[in-house]
Amino acid sequence: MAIQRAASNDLDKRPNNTMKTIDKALFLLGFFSLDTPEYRLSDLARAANVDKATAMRILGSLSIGGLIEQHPETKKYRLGTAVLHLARLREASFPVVSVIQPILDALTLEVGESTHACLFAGSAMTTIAIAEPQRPTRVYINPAEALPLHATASGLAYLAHVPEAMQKNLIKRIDFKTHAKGTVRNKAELMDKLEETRLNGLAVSWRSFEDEVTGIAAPIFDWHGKVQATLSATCISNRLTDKALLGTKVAVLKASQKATQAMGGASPVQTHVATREQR
Amino acid sequence: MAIQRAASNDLDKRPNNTMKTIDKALFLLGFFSLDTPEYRLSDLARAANVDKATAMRILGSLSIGGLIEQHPETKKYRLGTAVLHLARLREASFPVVSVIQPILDALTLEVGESTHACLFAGSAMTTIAIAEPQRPTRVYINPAEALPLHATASGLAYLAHVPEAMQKNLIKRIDFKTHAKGTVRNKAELMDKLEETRLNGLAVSWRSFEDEVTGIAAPIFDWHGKVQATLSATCISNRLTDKALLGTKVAVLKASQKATQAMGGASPVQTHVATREQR
DNA sequence: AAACAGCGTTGATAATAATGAAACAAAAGT
DNA sequence: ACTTTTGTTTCATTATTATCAACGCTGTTT
Repeated sequence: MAIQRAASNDLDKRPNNTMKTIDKALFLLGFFSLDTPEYRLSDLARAANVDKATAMRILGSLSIGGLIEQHPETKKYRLGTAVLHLARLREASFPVVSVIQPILDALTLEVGESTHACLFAGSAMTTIAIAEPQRPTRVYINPAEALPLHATASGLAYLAHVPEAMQKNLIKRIDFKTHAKGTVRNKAELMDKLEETRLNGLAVSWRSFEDEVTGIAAPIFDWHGKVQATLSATCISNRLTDKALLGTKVAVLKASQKATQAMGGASPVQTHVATREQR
Repeated sequence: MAIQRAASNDLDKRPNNTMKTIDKALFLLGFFSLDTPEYRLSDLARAANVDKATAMRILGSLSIGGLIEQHPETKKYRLGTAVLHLARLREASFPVVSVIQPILDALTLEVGESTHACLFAGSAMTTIAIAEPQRPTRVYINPAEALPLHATASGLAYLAHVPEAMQKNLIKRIDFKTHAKGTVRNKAELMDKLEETRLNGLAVSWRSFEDEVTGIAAPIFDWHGKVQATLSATCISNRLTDKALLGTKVAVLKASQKATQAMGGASPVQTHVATREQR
């Protein structure tokens, strides 16, 4: 016993303080996405690689809780109305969106480009707030599109500041799909980018997700200095002069700091060098 | 203390096609509310009558899933950002709020009073959308306030159309607190009100939640003919002439039918008697 | 028509996970 | 200073869940 504990158990990750059944339920929940907003039982079971019967019982419980609901004719499952309630509750008691929105508005006004804020969800970034400038030409941000970690400034900004263990885990699962000319192609390139992002305090993705777009993103931290969200400006690349770029960077950085502060949080402190010294 | 807990809620139901662990997790989730948006471990465990250790493991799993999060200094738990993501997803793939909102807007324009839509959540109705008229005097609807079932038109409209078994269950737990002069005081009164609501197809609560306010609410049904939401107008009582009342009733009823239809749903059909008998 | 293939659902048992009392250090109150 | 309470871990016992095959369906193919 003592030997096991000392020797081999470091490698086994044994978070004994969770419940596997609940983990599995949340795992299934994670399969609902924009591309696949509803599932038949068998399809979901197959996708998640769990037994049909198990999946059904899990979904049964989630249904009772209202987190998902089932169309009685097609038998398909989808997210339920309870999530609307929960989100409303969360936003009423600890506003995030409504705190960030005015910051985005101000930023957009200042830099004259579309801006948005993202949360990390599952394996990609999802937009939670958007502001658009009045200019006739501007980048349209699809509010529901999932933004891949490796191909967007938001993703890089997030990934660069995430705890090391989780970072490794996430990177392992990146598909490195090429979205545009400037998309990062492999892990080595990505690591360089992340290092650069950490040094600069913000990520610049030049034509990496869409060809005409340059994204400039900075992390938003919570009380603990953990990345909680990102804030970014998406600019039309060919009107971004060096001077404009610099100005935008500064503005984005300032806005992200304001957001960090507004979210109730401690300041990022020195993220530049020592991101690891947290314990 | 009272024996309340002995009749330990819905947890002792035994439908074999659910998972008790997940039920318990969702049960805990339900304790987060506007009044108590965050909990310390022991407090939540006590409130839910669950062992500390169990509560901790459940919360651990929910935290990993992002449904809740923990402030590392105060150790308090609260709803997490994942709910924001899920709500966004649900709304993007199956819009409810954005479908109902224009209906509310039109209704408000027509009747000149504040209107709102509610979902049932836990033990009360919660608002998911609001429209306010331009008039200088109007009812202010607190978007985050929970509306008790017995004291609001929305609650009555919901309760009147809910399946009988659930109705009994819900009524059993009503506290019959008096909120205003017209609040329903006991079960007998309530049953009368519900019968009347079913007959009329809508609920009218005259000064039952706040003294100057009359609420007029109608149910919104889903594909199955199940109540999913309610839609109501909250009027300033003393400017509600008989004629205005009638007009508002008709308008609310029409709007609720439009909402039912717009939500993708089958028509209400005859759930009990005929819904057409309103005058 | 009949056989087939896939679906959602159910039940029984082996395998696993959850439970709760006790014990602990560290905070928080007094 | 002391007492109480909190979050956390451990461990033997108990209860829950995974699994697999089988069922009744519906729609499709032979």
